Formats: sequence, C-alpha cells, structure tokens
Amino acid sequence: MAKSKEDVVQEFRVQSIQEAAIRVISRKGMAAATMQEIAAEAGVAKGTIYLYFRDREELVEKTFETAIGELHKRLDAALDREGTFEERLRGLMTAQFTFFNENREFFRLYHSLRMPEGSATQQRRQKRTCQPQFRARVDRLAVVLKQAMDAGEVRVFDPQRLALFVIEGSIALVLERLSEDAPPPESEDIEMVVSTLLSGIATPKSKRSSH
Amino acid sequence: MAKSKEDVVQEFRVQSIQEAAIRVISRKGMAAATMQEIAAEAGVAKGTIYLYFRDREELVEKTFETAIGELHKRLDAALDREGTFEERLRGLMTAQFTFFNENREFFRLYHSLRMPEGSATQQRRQKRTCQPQFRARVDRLAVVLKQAMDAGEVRVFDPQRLALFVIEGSIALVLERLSEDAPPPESEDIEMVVSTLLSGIATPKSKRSSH
DNA sequence: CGATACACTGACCGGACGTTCAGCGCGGTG
DNA sequence: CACCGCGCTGAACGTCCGGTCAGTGTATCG
Repeated sequence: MAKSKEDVVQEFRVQSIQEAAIRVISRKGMAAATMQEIAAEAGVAKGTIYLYFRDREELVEKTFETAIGELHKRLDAALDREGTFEERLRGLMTAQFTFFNENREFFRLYHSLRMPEGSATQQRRQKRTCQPQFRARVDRLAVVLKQAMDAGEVRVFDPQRLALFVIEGSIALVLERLSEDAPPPESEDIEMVVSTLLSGIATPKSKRSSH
Repeated sequence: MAKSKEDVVQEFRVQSIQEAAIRVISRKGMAAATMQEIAAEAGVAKGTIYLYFRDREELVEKTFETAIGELHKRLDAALDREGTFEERLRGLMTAQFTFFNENREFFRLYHSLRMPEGSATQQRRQKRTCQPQFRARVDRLAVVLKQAMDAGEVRVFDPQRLALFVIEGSIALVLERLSEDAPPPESEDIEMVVSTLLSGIATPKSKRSSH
C-alpha cells in the first residue's frame, strides 16, 4: 500500500515544523525559542504544532533525533571505508568538521540538549532520551579505537574515555571555528588533532635515544 | 579607614546570596533557577536580592566572576611551580580535576554560561563578560605550551588551538566522572591525557623499525 | 448541492517568574 | 519613652509563554 495523500501531507507538516524548530532554536537558543515563533517560521498556527507533537518537549526531542540521525549517517559512512587506523581517524574527523560546518545552526541545539535545563522531570526525561544519542556518537569512535588497540596499533587505554576526550576536544575546535571570522583551513585543525593523537606533541628526539 | 559595620553586613549579604545562587543554579540549572528559590536558599526575601544586585542578570554575572576567580587562583598556583613541561602539564590537569571534584555544583553554572541563552541582548552581554573568562582559562595553558614550543620541547602548533582542544577534552572527562557512580582514580584519567598528549597513542614500534 | 468531517486557526487561559514598593519592625537617638 | 531611619519583607503587578478548544474554512461524499 502506497502512501495515502494524508500521509504525505502529514509528513510534510512534520518536516516543516521540525526544520522551523531547528532554525529558531539555532537563532535564539533553546530557552528563548517559543512555540509561537516556531509556528510562524513554519508558516502555521501555534495550535497546529500540537496536532503533530504532544508538547514542546516532544517536538524538541523528535527534532533532535532527526537531525542527529543525519550526523550519524555521515560518521558511519566515514567509518565504513576500509583503511589504516590513521586514515579512518582522519576520515572521521573530516566528516565531523564538514558536517558542523554545513549545519552551523544545528550546533546550538546540540549543545543545549547536552546540558539540559528546566524542571527536574524534564531534565531526567531529556537525559534519558538524548544521552544515548551522544553516547552513540562517542561509541563510534570508541569502536575504532578498540579495534586498533586489539590489533596492537595503539596503546591500550579505556577506549570510551579516550573517545570522549577526542570527540569533545574536537567539538571545541569546531565551535571555535564557527565564531571566527576567518578560520584556518579545516585540514589544519584536523591535522593537529590526528597527529597529536598518533604521535603526541613531544618533539621526537626519543627516536634516536629513548631516554 | 577600617571596614564600617555596614560594609561588613553588606559583604556578608552579597556573599550569602552569591553562594545560594551557585547552589541553586547547580541544582536546577540556569534556566530553572528562580529568584524565589535563590532567596529562600540564602535565607532572605526575594526583594532583598534587589538591594544588592540590579537584576537577575547582574547577580548571575557577578556570581560567576567570583566563582571562576577561585578556579583561576588554583590553576595559577599549579602553573607557578617550576618544573619540566610534563610536570607542569600534569600539575595543571590535577588542579583542574581536583577543583571540579570539590566544586561539583559549580560545573553546571560554568557550562550554562558557556553557551548563553535568552534574549539577543542578554546573549550579547553575557558573551562580552563571560567569554574573556573562558579565554583566560585557555590562555593559561596556551602560555605553557608556547614556552615549551619555544624551548623546542614540543612540536609547533597554534598554542591557543591546542590548549582549547586539551581543556575542553579534559572537561568532558571531568563531566563524565561526575556522572559516574564509581569513577576510576583521577590519576588514571590524568595519566591518559598527559601521556597521550606527550607521546601519542600509537604503539612505539617506530622505535625499532619505522614501518 | 447540502451535509459531514476534519485539518487548521488564534484568542484565551492558567500559571510561573522577574521586578516593584508600601509597609513593618528594630536599633539607634534625643 | 517616643520618634525616626532604614534594611528588609513578601504580596501584588505586569509580562510572557505553553497549552487548549470553540469556531472557521474547505474538501469529500451521498
């Protein structure tokens, strides 16, 4: 059975509203984004939103899930390529930098959900539904690290923790880039992260005389 | 001229209110922290707060400045010690982990201000007053990195950017620790960061045969 | 073409929150 | 003791916003 006409309309509305929500939240921030403004941005009345989403909370949650799904697709694509550990790491970083560069607006939403605000119940719920999304993001890198550790290509640490460190550190770089007028080429930042990670920042005098 | 009695009372009130603000914001988050609750926590009436701070915004700002001053003192103390680059880096990391461990509550405030919300004017103002504080934090590490680069102990990158990466990455670790029931010893995380930074995560097979 | 269904609208409601200010009580003063 | 000044109080006010629902326009059906 193909999509009925109603389904198409429904899908269109949901999508319009979600896109509007991302735009408004990006512009104003999570706290200052009102249902009224989201509705206006989507070109519908406030009440209409409530035909498609139970309440503001559900709208934000669903919107975030949709948006982060796109990010995950990109990261997975980067990770599915074969190659050495270094190549895959570099690919992952590139995908991340590129995605956030193309979706600058999404960034604020991303961070607003990272550190939830609002009532205790809201916070708990937000945590329950959004935390796994962030975790999944870290996990993707952790898996790659684990493989490399098992293969002996990389020193053994807790892969989760190392992944966390790298992801968040590089997010800070993305954030910095967004606020700069003329950021250096992406490749420069990626290079710094990858090569620091691989061989450290100490000058390699240890190659000759290992202390 | 010594402090008059009124000054002492004034100082006490300001301090009580700021401490209450930190506690409440930490518990509820920036958006959910109401003047009512901060007043109750400080043991004064809501109106009293307005005798010492112009409005909510000023309260938050001043409170944050006071609190982050304490952090900076600690970091400076760690950096003022003499020692090798590695020792100073380790000291800095330790100071940071310790501070946030002792001031868990402060963390949420810290992050709420990092990504400002609210009206556009508020955001701009918050950015103007708080951004330099964060920047100062990164700068402290950047200076150490720069020194080490000049001394040839460390490969040359943009010190600011590298510092940013390290600071934010390690903040993520602190955050992770706070949410864990039984976090591993601090030293383990510190060790991971310091040794990754210094010599990278690649296994040092290059010592014998550089592939 | 009239009746019915239904997506949509937006004025309205209730509640929350920041801010104000008239008044209260208390320590000091004459 | 009577009076005064002032730090403090908290009820009241205005604003804002999420959520509701009676009403409206339109497409569909008999």
